[in-house]
Amino acid sequence: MARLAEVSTATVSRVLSGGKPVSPEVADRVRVAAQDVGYRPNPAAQTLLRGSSRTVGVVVPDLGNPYFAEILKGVAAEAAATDHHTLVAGTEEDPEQEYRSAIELARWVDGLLLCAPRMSTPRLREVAEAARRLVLINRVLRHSAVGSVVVDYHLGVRALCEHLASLGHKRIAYLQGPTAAWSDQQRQRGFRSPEASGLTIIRVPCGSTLVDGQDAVDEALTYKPTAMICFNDHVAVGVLSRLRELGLSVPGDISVAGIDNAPMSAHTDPGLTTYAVSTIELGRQAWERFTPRVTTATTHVQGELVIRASTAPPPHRPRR
Amino acid sequence: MARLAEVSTATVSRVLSGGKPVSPEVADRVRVAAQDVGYRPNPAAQTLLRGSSRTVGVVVPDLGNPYFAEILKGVAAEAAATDHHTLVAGTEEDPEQEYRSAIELARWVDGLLLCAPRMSTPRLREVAEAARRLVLINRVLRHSAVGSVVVDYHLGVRALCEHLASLGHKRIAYLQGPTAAWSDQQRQRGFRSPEASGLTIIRVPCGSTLVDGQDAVDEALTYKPTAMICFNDHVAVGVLSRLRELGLSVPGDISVAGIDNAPMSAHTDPGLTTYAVSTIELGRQAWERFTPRVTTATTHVQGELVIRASTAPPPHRPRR
DNA sequence: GTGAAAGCGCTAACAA
DNA sequence: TTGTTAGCGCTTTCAC
Repeated sequence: MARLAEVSTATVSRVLSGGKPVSPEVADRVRVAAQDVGYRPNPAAQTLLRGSSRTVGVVVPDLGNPYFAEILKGVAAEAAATDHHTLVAGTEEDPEQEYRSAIELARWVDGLLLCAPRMSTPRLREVAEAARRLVLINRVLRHSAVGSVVVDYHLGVRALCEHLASLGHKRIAYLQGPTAAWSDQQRQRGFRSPEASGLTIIRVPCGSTLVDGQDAVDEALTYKPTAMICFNDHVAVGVLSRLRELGLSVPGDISVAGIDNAPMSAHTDPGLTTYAVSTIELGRQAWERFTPRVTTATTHVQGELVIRASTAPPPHRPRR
Repeated sequence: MARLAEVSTATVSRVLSGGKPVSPEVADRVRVAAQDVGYRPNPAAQTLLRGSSRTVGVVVPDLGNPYFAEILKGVAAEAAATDHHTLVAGTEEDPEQEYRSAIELARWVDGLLLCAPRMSTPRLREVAEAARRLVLINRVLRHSAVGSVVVDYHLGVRALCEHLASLGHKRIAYLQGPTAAWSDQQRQRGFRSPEASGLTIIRVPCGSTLVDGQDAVDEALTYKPTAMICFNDHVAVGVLSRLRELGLSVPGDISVAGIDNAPMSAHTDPGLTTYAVSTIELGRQAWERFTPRVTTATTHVQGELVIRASTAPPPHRPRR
């Protein structure tokens, strides 16, 4: 290729990287030759030399989950816009894989975007040490320089509680997320103030998937709540589905609320009341933390209450 | 690191790559030192030397779309299982970006998995030339050695038509996918035989998203179909949503069917009749085409008809 | 404005 | 079994 254009490899490099002093005629000759041969520099060699792969890594629990898929989409789009690539790993909701994938990717990428709700804190510190740059999603690593982007889920939960309380609900079941998930703990925080105000919250073990929601409904109903708040919209859709099977009407017999505002939540029947979080914004914010030296350790992303048809006043029940 | 263990770099390499003749004591010394320093070989250097990055690239129109998200999930999981990484790019449904991303990633990866419904055939050939290995999803490149994994959408469409015909439907609207999308053409093929048998198919321009579905309903209704087949389940959910707004009952007033069996389709109200395609299987098949030298050019993935509550006999209408 | 040469970090080939 | 050396493909000095 260099000999095709009758120049040295150095000159080829100068032309192709641009902004270097090269005579126009030579530059043209090189470009033509490159076009002819379809020459493109070897990225591994460039990376080795520059010490940067212009690549960002994204590690999430489940690539198939729309929530994470959209975060990924946001990040990949931002990355591509600044000529960066995106390396991904799904960890199958497994703390061991969260660690392995993160450590593995860390060596490749310039920066790592990590959503690892289950990884232990010590291991998280290891990852922080291994990665050139690290941004955490929905998790905070205290006493460290690691930045985070977190959704204020406690505000969301509180807003949902207030909404339900204002409708007259007194007994609310909370269908919990995966145990030990950092963001479930955030949600739990949001119940403090409503509980202090007299609301009864019944915590029911559940999970993060649609099927988890379906399966948790029957137990939740044994506590006779008049409303359910679900770990996320995924779960809520499962709940709606199971309630329909049971012949219960939503919101006539029971109110249901989700969290996240998944794309489908506006289109369930009834439409789902939820705490809307912009995942695209989340991804964008996470990306931004890479580029400049952002000062604040944690970026808080706020959502907003979206009231649809799945919540209404509780049914009148005969008093004894 | 090498001097910490008091050995040469070559020995370090031998220990860490394994399967090389090294004395146990030295091996231990190296491993301890590596552990201490947290040493991991530079992947760019390894790639440069080996000529392989152990990385697969995945290019899809929309990373946020559950259909592609699940394909990605399948591929990433298979890749990780054999110690490969996954590089992704979303192309925002733009043919130009499909090309640029593919060409760009091709240089990085050992193999490229490409879902580019809109890219022109000549450009596709360019990509085929640039990539070490290439597998196409839902597209075929004729007169080439490029392998494909395609869903037999024409069979799906035919099955849906037969199902609807057996219920008594005569006029069916098809809400088309993106113009020039290869897989929409496949679906169109599926109407040939039903049309020959006397079914009337009305083609309505639509698209691939939920919102496209919502927007296309009103026009579709002007043709007075008794059933609608949608480009995919996404569209179908939008259709259900709009029909509900209009006060039309499904399947009482009109039947609706989708294609793909998205995760949510079992949980809409009514449940969506659809042609179920296993995206995980799609991803897995695509991955398999990389490893051995598969003989057949094209792998066909078949789906199956899933009948739920959204399809039923057409309403009785007064004859004049 | 251009070429020659060094070297990024690693591993395979060759020596010892 | 281990160390020394060359070279993967590129970019960046340093000469000219």
